[in-house]
Order: sequence, then structure tokens, then C-alpha cells
Amino acid sequence: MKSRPATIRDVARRAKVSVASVSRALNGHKNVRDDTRDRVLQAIDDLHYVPNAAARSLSSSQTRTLGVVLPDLHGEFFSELIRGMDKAASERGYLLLLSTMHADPQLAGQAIAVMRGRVDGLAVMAPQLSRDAIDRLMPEEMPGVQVICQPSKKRPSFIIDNREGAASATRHLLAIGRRRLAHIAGPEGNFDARERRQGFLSAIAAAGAPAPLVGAGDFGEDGGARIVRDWLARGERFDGVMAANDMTAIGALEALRAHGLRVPEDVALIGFDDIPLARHLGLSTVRVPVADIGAAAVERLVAMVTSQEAGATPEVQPLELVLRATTQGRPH
Amino acid sequence: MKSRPATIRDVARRAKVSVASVSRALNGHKNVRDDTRDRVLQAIDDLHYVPNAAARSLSSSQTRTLGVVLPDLHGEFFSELIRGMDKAASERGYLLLLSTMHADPQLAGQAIAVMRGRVDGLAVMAPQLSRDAIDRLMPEEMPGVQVICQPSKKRPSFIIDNREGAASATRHLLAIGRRRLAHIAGPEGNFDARERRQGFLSAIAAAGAPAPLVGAGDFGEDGGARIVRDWLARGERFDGVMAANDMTAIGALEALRAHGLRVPEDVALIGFDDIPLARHLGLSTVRVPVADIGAAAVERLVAMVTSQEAGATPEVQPLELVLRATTQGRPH
DNA sequence: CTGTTAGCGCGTTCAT
DNA sequence: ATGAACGCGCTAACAG
Repeated sequence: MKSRPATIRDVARRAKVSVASVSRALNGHKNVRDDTRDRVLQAIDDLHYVPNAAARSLSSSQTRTLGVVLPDLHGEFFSELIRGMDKAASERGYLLLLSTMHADPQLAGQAIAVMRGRVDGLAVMAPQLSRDAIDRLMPEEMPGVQVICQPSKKRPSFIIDNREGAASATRHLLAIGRRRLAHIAGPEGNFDARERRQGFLSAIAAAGAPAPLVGAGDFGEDGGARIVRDWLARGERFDGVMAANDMTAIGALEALRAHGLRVPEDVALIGFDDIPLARHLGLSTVRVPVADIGAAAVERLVAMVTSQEAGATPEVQPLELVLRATTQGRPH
Repeated sequence: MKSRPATIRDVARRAKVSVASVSRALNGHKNVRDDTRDRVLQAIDDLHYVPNAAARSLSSSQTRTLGVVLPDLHGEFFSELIRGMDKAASERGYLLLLSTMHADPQLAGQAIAVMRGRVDGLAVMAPQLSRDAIDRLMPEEMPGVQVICQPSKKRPSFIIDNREGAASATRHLLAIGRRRLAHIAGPEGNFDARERRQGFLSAIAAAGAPAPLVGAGDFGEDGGARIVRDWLARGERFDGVMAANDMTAIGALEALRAHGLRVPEDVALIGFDDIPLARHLGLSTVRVPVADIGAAAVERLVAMVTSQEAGATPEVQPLELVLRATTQGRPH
């Protein structure tokens, strides 16, 4: 007996009430007699009735779904962000519709477009897009928040203080006596990468330290390793490296060691993000509370969806300097 | 001018055609004159029309969305699985609706229930649930596949040969001359964990090696470390450890070293999964092609959704032994 | 090739 | 407290 799924009408018939009563009972309205409600519930149970989500959306024009548009993220960063978002969403009865796009702005646009009508709100992370590009892509009429990218004036943004984080990492290098510093930056198109570079440079300037070495990495392990090898091959001298993120730092670490340099004795090294690998490798870094950011963003998004709240003040999550072996004499 | 979104009727009016023609043009039907199609496309562009997904679903009874139900996964395993799935899905015009549930079977049931009517098919990973439990939870009428868990007879399953993987890891330990082996198992309720333990034991038996030590871990770093500390405290002797997964192995590695034991000289160590950490720590392991599994599962699911295909033969993805420093004399 | 129209399943007035 | 009826936006069957 694989009959088609029961509809609200089947339930109404079986409970001997009208569809309106079933709907009311279902949505917990007050004006339903206990007796009626029980009969409805019984019928629902008998028929294994499950409301059709599409019909519900069409008629109520809300989906109880949130769209999440992410760049081509890897590893722990991705999973932590989703974990934070999913937790906040499911606690509030929302589901997450996912779209992991690639760097191309055009794809970003498509990703956002296909979500229209399927979600009540949108959380977008697009560090490679400018503020204006994001503004152009986001549908006017739909609530939206931005996560870890250039803050918008029109939408709440959940960000971190990249400059301060990078500056404090740099000050730490200076504080342990390193003077000839180097920075391996992230992709030029990436907002966070640019901010971190700025933070590094301003800390150097503020301390009156010698002009630093700056190379352009790609947020990846290979990029970090390549830059370091180049420097070393050119005979550059440096005793402290601040990398744009942990993966870059890890690449740098391997290149340094492959060249016979000791870390931290010869060169101190610090990254950014605090991915789990960092802890295991004893890499000093700046911790980004990714899951918290995701949760905060979704929490706010749900508030916007349910109560039309506006407001666009960026919410800045605190960073934390995590000191480990690569900037300390002792092993972790 | 923040008017309500344009509907198909607005488009029809502006293009001076009927809604049916708009629908046909939209869905790429052949029987539309070029002239008509152009006018429709023009109107769509003018009005920034985007079809309402809910209405479309209701009327066509398909959502172009796939549900993904996952356990409380961490790190790279999670992100790789999603990456593989999302790639396969988006290439075919499908979106992923996510639900990360917790171990509780009741929650699993809820997670699946809320997806009814919102997705065309379901991909479920539930290693902590029995075959029967999953069968009971999965809606009869909806296409579904299972990923990395006890294979069902009713649905295609995408699995790995845990026993053979564990056995080959164990044989490798034996082959490099280790005889007093130990196994740190995963949670007893987990299907893959049980299979891996079996694989370990049968390899031991087949080789006629001495009775091994077996401890119950939890797939986590702490569990692995705890078991090793216990063994060491009790004065147990062993020269090779096969851990149920990489995180467990990493915990074991740290406990071993903290106790002054050298790896692999004193104790050889091998894990399972090949998460990125494994490579960085030089941990030997068994590689599970997580992204490929996810992609294959979704690919098959889409086929089932679009063409009612049946079939329930488990698809077994190949594993690969990855040898690194923790089972070899030399560093990686 | 094109237009008219009847549902799809549900929420929600409006009467009663 | 309950029921009848309309409309949400779209697809598809049917007429022309």
C-alpha cells in the first residue's frame, strides 16, 4: 500500500472536521476545542500525515530555511562555521540551504539567485568580493547578513578586527626581540588578507622597526613555502615571520626547516586563524572564533526574518593571541 | 520602489503573451517561437523576474533540492564530504539542504521528518544507527542513499571496506616486524568502528600473532591518549598500535611520546581516514576518499530522483594504505 | 504555436 | 469554535 501522501483534506475527512480546523490545530492556534484538536491529532497519527512544505511556503510565503553562500573553503574553517550556523538555526526551527561557490563573482551571483524564493534570509561570506559587489548581488527584499568580509552599510556584518589581530601578532614578534620581520600576505583580492597586511605594517611603523619583507602568498601551504624559499634563495635575512593565515605559516615552517633553519631559535613564526593543525604543530597564532561568528550571524538573521529588524552595525568578534612553540623557546 | 517581486503573470502581461508561454520559455520547451521567447526573456530581464521556488515545487512536486543528514562530524571529514556532495549536486542543478544531527536516533528521526516535502531525495550518514533503524526512519516514498554506514538492502549504500582496510593496516604492522599489537577501537555503537576492529582481529588471527591488546576509544584524541596511558600505567607491552581513526592515533601518539617512547622505533602507529593532520604529523594511515564517496552518492541519488532507478547494490570505494613516518624508520 | 484553465496543498479571511 | 471559499505562483492538460 504505497498510496500518495496524505493531505490536509484527508486528515479533515478522517477527523470529521474542516481543513481550517486541521490547520489551526496544526499551528497551535488557541481557538480550537480540546476535543477537536485530539481528533485531528489522532487522524494525523493514523494517516502519518506530514504537511507539504512547498504548499505551506507558497501560502504563508515563508520557508523556515536560511541560505548560506560560502566561498570554496577548506577544512576546519568550513566545518566550524557550518557547525555554528546549523546549531543556531536548528535551535530556532530553521534549516540551512547550502551553496559553496567559487571565487568568480558571476558564480556568486548565480548562487544567490537560485536561492531566491527558497529561503527566508541569506548569510553570505564573500571575502573576495567588494562591498559594492555584494550589495549589488544581494536581493533588496530579502533579509541578509554578511560574515567575515568587508562590512556593508546596508546589512549587519559579523567580522573580526583583522588589523588589530595582525598588529598584536606582530607586536608579539617584536616583544620577543625580533627586529627583521617578514610578512607573507594572502591573495590581493581578499579583504581579510589586505586588512591583515595593513595591521602588520602599522605595527611595524608604530614600533619604528626596520622596513619589513613582504611577499604575496595565496592562503595556502604551497604559497607560504614558495615565498620563504624565494627569500632564502635571494639571501634575505629575517628573524620573524607573520603569515596571513595558518596554512601559509605551515608552508613557511616546512620551508624554513627544509633549509636547516630552526624555529623559533633562528626564525620565530606566527599565523592567523588557529585551525587545529596549529595546535598540533605548536604554531603560535591568532584565534578566530569561527563557530561563534557563524552562530551569531544566524541568530541575527533569524531575528531579522521574524521581526523585520533593521540595523547594520558590524558586530566584531574578539580575537585572541595564542602563543605556542614557534614563538617561544620551549616546545609546546 | 520596493514593490513586491514580479510574478509570472506580470511577465506575461509585459511580454503580451500568456502565462503558459512564459512557463514554456522558462523551462526551455521546444514549442515556442523565437520571437515569443525573446519577448519573454526581455520582460523577465526588465522586471528582474525570478520564479517562485515554492510555487514551482507545489505544482511540479519536485524541489531540485537534496537533503543531507549527517552526524555530529568534525573537521576535514565533514568538509570533504560536503564538498564532494555539493559539487555533484550543483553540477546537476541541485541544492543541498543540510541537517547535522546528533547521535540520538530520535533526533535523527526528526531531522529526516523536517525534510519531507522540502527535498527530492535524501542522503543519510548514520554510522551509529543499525540498518533496521535507518530503514524505519527513511520515508518509503522518497529516493534515498546511505553513506558510510551499515548498508541497507533497500537502498544504494556508499561504503568502504573497513575490514579490509583495517586488516591491511594490521598486516603492515606485522610486516615491519611488530608482533605485540594493540588496537584502540572506536565507539561500540559505531558501525565502522566495529568493522575496523573485526578487520584488525582477523588479520591478527590469520597471521597467528599473539593475542592483542584491545581498548575502547571514542574516535577522539582524548580517548586515544587515555587508553595508551592506561596501558602504559598497567605495564602492558606492545610495539605496534592500530587506531580506529586518525584522531585516536594522534592522541595515542602524544601519550606515547609523553611517556618517553619513540615512534616508530619503540612503537609503530597507524591510523585510519587520512585527515590532513595525518600528513603533517607523518602518521601512517588508511586513506578514505571522502569527497569521492560524497560525490558518488549524490550522483546516484540524482539518478534515482530523475529516473526512478532502483537497485541497492552497495558501492564500495577503494581504500589506500598510506605509509609515513610512524611506521617507517625515516621521517616523512 | 499559443491561450485558458484547473489543480498542486495549505493558510486565512469571512461568515456562521 | 468551526466551516466554506479564495488565493499564493506555477505547471500542464486541453482547446483552439
